[in-house]
Amino acid sequence: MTDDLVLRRQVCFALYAASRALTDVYRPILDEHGLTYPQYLVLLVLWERDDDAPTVSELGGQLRLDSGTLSPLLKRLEAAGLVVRTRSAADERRVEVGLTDRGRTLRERMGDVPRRVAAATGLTEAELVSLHGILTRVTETIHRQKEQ
Amino acid sequence: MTDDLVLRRQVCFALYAASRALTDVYRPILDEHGLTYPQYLVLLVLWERDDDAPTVSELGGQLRLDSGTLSPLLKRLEAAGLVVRTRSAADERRVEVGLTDRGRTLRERMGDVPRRVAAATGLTEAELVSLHGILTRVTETIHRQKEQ
DNA sequence: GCCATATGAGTTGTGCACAACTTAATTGCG
DNA sequence: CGCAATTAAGTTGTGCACAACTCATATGGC
Repeated sequence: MTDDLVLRRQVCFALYAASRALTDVYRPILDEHGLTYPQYLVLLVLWERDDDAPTVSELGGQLRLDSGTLSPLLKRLEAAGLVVRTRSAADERRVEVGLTDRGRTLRERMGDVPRRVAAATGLTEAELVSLHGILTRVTETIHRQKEQ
Repeated sequence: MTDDLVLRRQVCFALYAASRALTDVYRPILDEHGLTYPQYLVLLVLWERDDDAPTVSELGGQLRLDSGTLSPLLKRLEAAGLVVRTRSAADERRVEVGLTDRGRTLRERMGDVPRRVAAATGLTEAELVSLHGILTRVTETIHRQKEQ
C-alpha cells in the first residue's frame, strides 16, 4: 500500500519532469527570438489561423489557459510588437488577437525550431510520434472524465 | 516546412497539456490535505528516506529543482508543521530537511492518493506503466544530451 | 596557515498558472 | 421592453520555476 508513495513510481512526476526537461530544450532556442515557451504556443495558434484573429477565450480554449494567464502574456507580446489586441466591434466584450507584420515574419525565421528541438531530445521521429499520441490521449481522457 | 509549426503536432505542447491536466486531477485531492503538487513531491522524497534527512540540494537533485524554488516551498512546509529545517553541524552551509511527527503521520492518511489519481485519469494500470516508462526515458535522454 | 575558489542556501526579479473577484457588455426570459 | 443571469476580459493574490545574484562556509593549492 504505502509502496505506492515512492517518487520514481509516480506517473505524474515523470510527466512533470519530462515537461520541464523539454521546456529546458526549448528555452535557449526560443530565447534567441526573445520568446518564452507559452508565448511561442500563442504564436503557433495565431500563425495557424492567420486571417481570422481569435479572441482571448478562443486562444484559451486551444491552449487550455484562462484570461488570468493570457491577459498579461498577450500584453507582453503586444509590447514586443508581435501582436495587436482590438476590441471586437460586434461584441464589445471580446478582444481579438491579431498578428503584426513582425509577428507574421517571425514564423519564417522560426521554421527550424521543431527540428532543432527534436534533434536536441535525441529521440527518433517514430518515438516522438508515439509519445505525442499517448500524451494526447491522456489529456483527452482526463478532460472527458472531468466533464461528467 | 512551415507545416511543422502547428500546435497539435507539437510533442512539447502535448507534454505541457498532459502535465497540467494531470496536475488538475491531483489538485482537489491534495487540497484536502492543504498541499500543492510540488509540496507533495517533496514529501514523497522525505517519506522514502525517512531516517536520513536530505539537504536542500539533495532534494533538488531528486526533483530537479534549485534552491530558488525549494527555499520558499520548504518554508511553507515548515510553517504548515510538516517539516523541520536544521543547519548541519558538520557543514554549516547545509540545511537538512526532516519530517515532523505530523509530516510522518500524513503519509498514512495519503496512502490512497495514487489510486484515486489513477482512477480519475481513467487509464488502465498497463497504460500508466507504459506512459511512465516512455516519459522517464525522454527525461533521461534529454538530461544525458545536456551533459555533453 | 593563507587565500583564491568552490559550494550550499537564500534572495530578488520575471513570467507563468490558477483561483477568486471585478467590471462591462450581451442575452434571454417574463 | 426590462432586468436577472451569463459571458468576456482583466485584476489581484498565491505559489511555483528559473536566472542572476548575495552571503556565509568550506576546501585545496601554495
